[in-house]
Amino acid sequence: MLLADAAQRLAELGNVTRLSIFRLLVKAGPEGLPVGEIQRLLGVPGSTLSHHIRRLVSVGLVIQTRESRTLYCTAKMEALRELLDYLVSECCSGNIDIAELP
Amino acid sequence: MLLADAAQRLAELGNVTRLSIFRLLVKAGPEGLPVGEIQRLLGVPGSTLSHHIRRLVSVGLVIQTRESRTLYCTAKMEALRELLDYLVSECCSGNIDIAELP
DNA sequence: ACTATGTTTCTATTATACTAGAAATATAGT
DNA sequence: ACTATATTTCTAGTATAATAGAAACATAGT
Repeated sequence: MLLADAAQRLAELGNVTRLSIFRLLVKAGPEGLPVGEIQRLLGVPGSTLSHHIRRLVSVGLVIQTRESRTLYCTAKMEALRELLDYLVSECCSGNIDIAELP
Repeated sequence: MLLADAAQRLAELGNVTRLSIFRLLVKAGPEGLPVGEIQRLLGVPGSTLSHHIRRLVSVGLVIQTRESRTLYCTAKMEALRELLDYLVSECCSGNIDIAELP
């Protein structure tokens, strides 16, 4: 994973609204949640929500699949994994403690 | 860890310059690096660098200790751990795969 | 006191992000 | 064709961040 891509993903997660969205989706698991359901849960205006979801999608952290009128959003766990791996890679020049990660 | 704090840390890491700084420090390990050495390695103007380091310090991801004229910066691995833990907590409502994390 | 080195603060400019109303689009049912 | 529902795009106002030169501050050596 490239530094610039990692930074971009971190930046997208680094916003309270987007992090809330992403957590909901992580919690929801592989079935994901419809946009409208996220909106109901978070109480964010549709246009704002759509904007934030778009950003999460743009960096590959969220995937969308349409089912008739409903758009389902899913957290792409693989993308999260890449990011976490990147953050702990090269840790301490191959030293201690972070090797024992969650 | 609170969502707002996690988002703030993610936001601070979500900038190419700051992520570069942080990675250097993670790599450097517990001894850290002097500001001037980071500047030499990254080629960033002093005022810009100082600004970014300050932000990393403000969210607890970096610690500074002065040694005469030299300011050493160290990555606070504990803060990174908290953040990583937060990101994978509540995953999939207690489901699969991310439990097997790095 | 004077000079050199390391780092920060001040200041300003430019760029990017957040927010949300209103209008538009997409799909489905009648 | 008409209406309802789900969601996006357009638009614009407001706020926050990034960048870096210049000046200031801190510590140490002479």
